[in-house]
Amino acid sequence: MKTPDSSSRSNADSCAGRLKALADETRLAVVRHLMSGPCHVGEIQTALGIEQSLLSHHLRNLRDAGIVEATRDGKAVLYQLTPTMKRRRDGIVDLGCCRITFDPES
Amino acid sequence: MKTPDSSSRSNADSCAGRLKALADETRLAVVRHLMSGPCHVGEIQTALGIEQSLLSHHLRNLRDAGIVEATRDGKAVLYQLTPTMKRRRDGIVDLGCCRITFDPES
DNA sequence: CGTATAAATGAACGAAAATTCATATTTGGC
DNA sequence: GCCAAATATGAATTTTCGTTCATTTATACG
Repeated sequence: MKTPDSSSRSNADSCAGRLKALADETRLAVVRHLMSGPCHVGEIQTALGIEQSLLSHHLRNLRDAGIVEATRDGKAVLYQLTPTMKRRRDGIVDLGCCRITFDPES
Repeated sequence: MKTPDSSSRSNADSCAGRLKALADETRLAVVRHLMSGPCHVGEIQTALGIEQSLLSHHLRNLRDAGIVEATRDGKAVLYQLTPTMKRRRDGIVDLGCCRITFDPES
């Protein structure tokens, strides 16, 4: 069994590495979606209109970066922003190395 | 002659695109270096200990993303953060779509 | 002018990341 | 136990990105 929580593989340690996780249209959309609260995968999927498997890969990417975390909820899985980023409010995301304040509209 | 200032090609328009420009060890170092003031290419080069051509490519990337801009100064070229990001202070970088507050130490 | 210095460019290549597809895992209900 | 729903995983492929190298442009100076 690997490291049970997050940050197992990939580049979650450097600031550039964590930014890389956000530097993607899809993943950024996921994060911004989760900023309004926890969400099931299915909801995210229909919200973004993206293929199931692709979304799953992106979610793993975000998990590996320590940006989101998943918990089972019945046969669904609930995603939310990591406790590290709990300091978020009003669209502020805390990456540990830097804080990103998103403007209201994209 | 292409568009003279910045944002000619590449992904300078989307937030993810601009984040992508920052999501690189080298380019992030350049930006953080420029946050303390305008700088010649040569200085940046010796500061980062990186090959000339490689730095130049990264600088073009940052230029295309609208994050830095260049002005000639004799045979050297002076780089600085874009006016868009002028609202920066104390390590705050304004990407237009979001603001990034860097922690003092990396 | 010729030359040296500073920086930019373009092509080529390898490495990493994104996407797709097929398959596996987990869970709840019958 | 078996089936369907929800999500994850892995391999294969394509796309994008970073790096190197060789060459070019721009400027100053003698």
